[in-house]
Amino acid sequence: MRGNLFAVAVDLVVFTVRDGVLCVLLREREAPPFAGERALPGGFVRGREDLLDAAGRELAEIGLAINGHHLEQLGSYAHPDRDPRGRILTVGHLALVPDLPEPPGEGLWLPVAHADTLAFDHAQILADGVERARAKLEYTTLAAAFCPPEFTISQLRRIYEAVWGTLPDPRNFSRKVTSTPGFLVPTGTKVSSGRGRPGQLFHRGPATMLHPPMLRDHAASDPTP
Amino acid sequence: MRGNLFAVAVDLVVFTVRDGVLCVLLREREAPPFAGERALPGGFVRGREDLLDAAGRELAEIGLAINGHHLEQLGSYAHPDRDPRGRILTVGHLALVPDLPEPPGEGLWLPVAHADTLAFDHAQILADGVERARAKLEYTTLAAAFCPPEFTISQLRRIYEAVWGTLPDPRNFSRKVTSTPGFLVPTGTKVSSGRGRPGQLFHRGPATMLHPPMLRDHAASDPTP
DNA sequence: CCAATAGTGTCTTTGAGACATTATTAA
DNA sequence: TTAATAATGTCTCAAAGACACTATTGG
Repeated sequence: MRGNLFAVAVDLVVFTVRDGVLCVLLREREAPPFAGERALPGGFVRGREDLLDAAGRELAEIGLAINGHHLEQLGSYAHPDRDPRGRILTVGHLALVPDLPEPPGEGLWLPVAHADTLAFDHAQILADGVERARAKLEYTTLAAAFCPPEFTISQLRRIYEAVWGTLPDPRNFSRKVTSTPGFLVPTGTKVSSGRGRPGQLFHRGPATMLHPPMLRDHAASDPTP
Repeated sequence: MRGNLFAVAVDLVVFTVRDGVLCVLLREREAPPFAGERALPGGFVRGREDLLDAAGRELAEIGLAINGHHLEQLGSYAHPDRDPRGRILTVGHLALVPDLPEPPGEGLWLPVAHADTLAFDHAQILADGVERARAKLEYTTLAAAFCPPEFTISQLRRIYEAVWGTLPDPRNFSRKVTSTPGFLVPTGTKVSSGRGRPGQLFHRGPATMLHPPMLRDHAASDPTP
């Protein structure tokens, strides 16, 4: 068999929205290389694992697998100098989770805008994850993956704000999401967000696609400086 | 270093449109495994190659690298049973080339609709490539990558027909592509396609994105049966 | 003259963009 | 009463969808 042998890892770009800010889950590396620097969580593919299996296991080891979070493959990175230990190919994955009370495992939630210097080529993987998430919010109902099982339209709208850097008009946004069949299922209950009028609660319907898409301003202000 | 070691390959989903039909470049395998069956062209990553480099080299070895064809990473496939020789991860790539006078190298152009049984998991990789190409024609100017350096609007429209399985209305299509700044640059010359009125020739402009996108009928007839 | 292809204009309809006020609750 | 948040309707405008005829060439 021609060609080199590679170690194969999976890395995770885990996003959540905390206080209206898109955050990514990072770990501080304890061992070299890049000891003390921040990196995406991840690890090597084991045994007979497939890639998504390995990514799911890593997610579980972080403490995030209780329920079915969104997880998809992002892309592979194999530059020969990306890891000083040798030839390591990593398959980046994108995971979207709701805001959690505490950072899972030993990780920390860092606003994406402040995650500019990362170990390895993780800044590039993160940038690709951000772009993927932004694009998918246009064509899919995936914003709900950032929300708890029940949520209001306002919460959903703030997801878009955090990911895109622009706050959609509340009336147009409401019109769009409520007129997409199967996106939002009303629960009939309301919830008060502290003070102010309580909002109507929904949970995710079976719809996965937005037709036609909700296009972001291509020239919108970018929350990653 | 924990985890198995993998051989890493790149496989190519090379599309062209021949006689109005979306075709994929395949090879007949000579050696086991899957000797005699059809497979995507590809090979192992060598030396200090990055993934795109390896895919570009494979494209060159096929005889397709003379000019800059479109080439992008599609995704990685690493199911433990995908190759009986052992643990091999392959990174699928998508390449789009204009219709060529002869099949390059030892390959054959097969209509995608007839490429249902392939070696390894290549049917899955092909299916993902088809879906990627279809989606990208909505949001990008990539259809021109299937065209020779100079082409008519009719030719471009037939690309959409071949990839999507639906023929856009000529007036609406013309309106859309000509009103996208930087998509089509008129050459001022005309060409006769056998008989009938000659068409105006264009070449690709610098635009890469279509804003807003040209959406395909989500319920369109699927040319892959 | 006929067959084949290129090229074009208008009306209708759908959906996005912009915009301000009222409703409901906690403090 | 005030402050905070949720909810909603209309007009305008941009773009897609539908639709048929004329122009130009080769045979």
